[in-house]
Amino acid sequence: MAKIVIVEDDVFLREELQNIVEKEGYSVESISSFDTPVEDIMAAEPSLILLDLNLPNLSGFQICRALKARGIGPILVLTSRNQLRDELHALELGADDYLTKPCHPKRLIARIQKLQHLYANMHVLLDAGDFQLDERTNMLYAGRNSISLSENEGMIMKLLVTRAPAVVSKEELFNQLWGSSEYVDENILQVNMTRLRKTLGEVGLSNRIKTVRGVGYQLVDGESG
Amino acid sequence: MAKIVIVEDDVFLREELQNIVEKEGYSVESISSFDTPVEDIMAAEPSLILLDLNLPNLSGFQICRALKARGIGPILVLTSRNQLRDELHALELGADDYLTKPCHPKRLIARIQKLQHLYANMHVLLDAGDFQLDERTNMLYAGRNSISLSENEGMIMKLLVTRAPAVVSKEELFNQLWGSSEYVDENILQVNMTRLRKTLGEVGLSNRIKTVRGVGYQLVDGESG
DNA sequence: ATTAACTCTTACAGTTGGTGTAAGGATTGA
DNA sequence: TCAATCCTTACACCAACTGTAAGAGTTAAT
Repeated sequence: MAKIVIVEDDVFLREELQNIVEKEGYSVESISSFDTPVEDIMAAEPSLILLDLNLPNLSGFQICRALKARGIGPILVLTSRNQLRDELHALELGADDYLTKPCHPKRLIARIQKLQHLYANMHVLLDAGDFQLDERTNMLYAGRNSISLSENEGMIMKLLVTRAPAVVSKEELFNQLWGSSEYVDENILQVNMTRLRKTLGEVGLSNRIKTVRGVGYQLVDGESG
Repeated sequence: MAKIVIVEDDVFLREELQNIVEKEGYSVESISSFDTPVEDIMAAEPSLILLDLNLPNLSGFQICRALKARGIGPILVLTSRNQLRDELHALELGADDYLTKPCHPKRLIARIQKLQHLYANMHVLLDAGDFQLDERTNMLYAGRNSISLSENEGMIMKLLVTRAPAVVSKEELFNQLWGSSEYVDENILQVNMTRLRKTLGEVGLSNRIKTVRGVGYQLVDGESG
């Protein structure tokens, strides 16, 4: 049966949720340490994440965004914060549903099943907010535009998207693209970056790759131009 | 922009909804006659349906079920019925989200955008039983094998799969592939069939394309060999 | 069995897109 | 100002896709 990961710092709520969900036949794994929640969630390979918003260290919002950029989901946010702007923010960052505590168990289960069903029929796209990347086919979807990236372009984009907003080192790019960081000619990476930037420009995604001098490259937001 | 169909019998509410949605840039079509709502909705080819539950004649539940059986969606139920069992029932019948009136416009818009985003990323896989074909990317999934078909191969497979178990005429294949049935050299089709058969063999799908002499080609089951 | 219609296979060449190399120009920051 | 770093453009090679050509193989009716 599918595995649900519960991300909730309140022990009592966590166990209550676990009971509800296990009664329905799902296996459950709870995150109890909140030092590296994103890594812990990914390691569990969940088929659904039940996510609280008020957490120690990293907020639920940040976790939400990080998971979606890594193609992890679906995410059901379950929180006591009933402010509309929290809901809007969570949905905007990629949450797939938003429920407020207290929540009737049957409603929770129904929403969980809905999302499971939906995701069974879905592309698993890496979500970067205003565009999405299919890492299997290297298709990039930006609004109503879509374009097929080449292998190199796709691999670079995958690294940029999954690491965002962090900087991806040149060394890692070389490792992933050419199997070694002991490269002879650094220029080939620059050429491929130029080509990728040009391709992105063709679908309206200009100035999205920032160069970090001496280090590597970084995916940045498109709003501020 | 995407077209939203509003199914709501209260004129006042309908116009209010229409304002909210149009302000967001969507085009709107409202169902005002409720004699044949399902047919009317389908005729509008909506990219999303905003559905009330309390309607004359056919109930929202029935409409929901009928649309989902026809592959139409997404459906966002917006109703004043705040009973949990109504929500569970609607979700069970295929509704993709369930909101209760009164609903803040921003919440409604956020949920609409969420569903649009979800549905835009759905796999549309043609299912042939023991293998699937993605007609957008020409990816063919056979068990744990997957392979990328060329344009010609993909088009031929699409025709064979969607028409199966019927025979696809050579004329139709020529029309779809080369834009005309007044072909000069019939051989090119045969060459492409040979190539496709070879490609299918590489993922364990041998002897699946049967030649119907003088007519065309046909996708057949693989079991009997 | 014969034969004409139909189908399959293989080889070849043109086109296209992806990739790496090379060379020189532009930018950055001390 | 100047050296390190980065960007851009042009060129050539390679692989994949496609259509053409030629000949071999198969089918079904006589």
